[in-house]
Amino acid sequence: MEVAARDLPWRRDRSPYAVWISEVMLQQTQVATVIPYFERWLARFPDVPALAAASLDDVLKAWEGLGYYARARNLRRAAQAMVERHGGRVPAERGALLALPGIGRYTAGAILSIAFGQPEPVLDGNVRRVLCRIYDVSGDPRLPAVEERLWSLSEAVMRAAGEGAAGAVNEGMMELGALVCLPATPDCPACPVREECLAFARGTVAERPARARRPQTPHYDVAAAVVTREDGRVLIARRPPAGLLGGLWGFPSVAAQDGEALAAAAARAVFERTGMIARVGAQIATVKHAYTHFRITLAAFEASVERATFDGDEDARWVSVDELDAVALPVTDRKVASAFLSRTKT
DNA sequence: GACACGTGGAA
DNA sequence: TTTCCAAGTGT
Repeated sequence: MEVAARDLPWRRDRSPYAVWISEVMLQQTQVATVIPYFERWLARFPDVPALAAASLDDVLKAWEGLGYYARARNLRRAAQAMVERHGGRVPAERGALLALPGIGRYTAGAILSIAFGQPEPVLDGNVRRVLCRIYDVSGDPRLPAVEERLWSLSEAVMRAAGEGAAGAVNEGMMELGALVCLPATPDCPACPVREECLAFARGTVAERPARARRPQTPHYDVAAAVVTREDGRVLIARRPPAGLLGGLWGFPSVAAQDGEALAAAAARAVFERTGMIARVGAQIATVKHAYTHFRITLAAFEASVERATFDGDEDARWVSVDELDAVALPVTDRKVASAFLSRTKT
């Protein structure tokens, strides 16, 4: 099989650390999106000890906008574990890798094959699609039994390739899926394994892999308050350490209850977080956003303090405009901040 | 085993 | 506009 390999930043540095970081960033994320994050990350956290010593806020800031933030939290925790248990290096044993947070079967196989040359298989979205087509696998690849079969097939490909080509075999399969064996528009005439492809021979390429339709996601109306103090600082709060957007900062917000006015919900968000009574003013932004499992329309209001004070605590504080720029915010809150700043400037 | 977990780009 | 997805993992 011969597919021209793209020149990507993580292919210039095959150190285990760089391979690990790139593989985690690429989970469920497109190559073009990852490239600038990867280059900034390697400059900011050049090795395992540097990442292990970094603050959670710094790590999340470097990840801001990439999504699935548990990946960033786990990267930092795994680096700390590598310092404690593996001499500050990425371990080269499958069991040790799988014991690290954020490293599953795919990522362990990728690190072992690409960085350490071990004949370990991988199964990602690309390889799944390529194998479903080459072997004309008709079952839904999300079913555990089918997925297990695909892992076996990936392992068989690795075994057939022989010694010394582990990383190239896995990257080749992924590259084939990313460039030629595309989901909706596969370029079969250009495919180097067309002659061995069962789905091509049987005319079932378009039906492989089997796909399940996604149920409609619910929609919620969310209200947020940008509370400003007399000194010009604004109130932000840190989200709980795990779960959706865990550890990121943001403006106090809450889902509007049935029949509740958005401005009232914004005031309620401030009260529930700080005990302050907010004077809610004009709406300064409307942000529509689609998460994986639901959609929101976020209404952001400017607000000031009507009654009671709040000096801040561990997870909520008054920040200057510069500090607001320096904390990690979800995309929605970053848009609200942008609207707030452009409004203040005029 | 099902579901939670982000975002941006393409069709 | 809507839908699907892109180098998955954790619970």
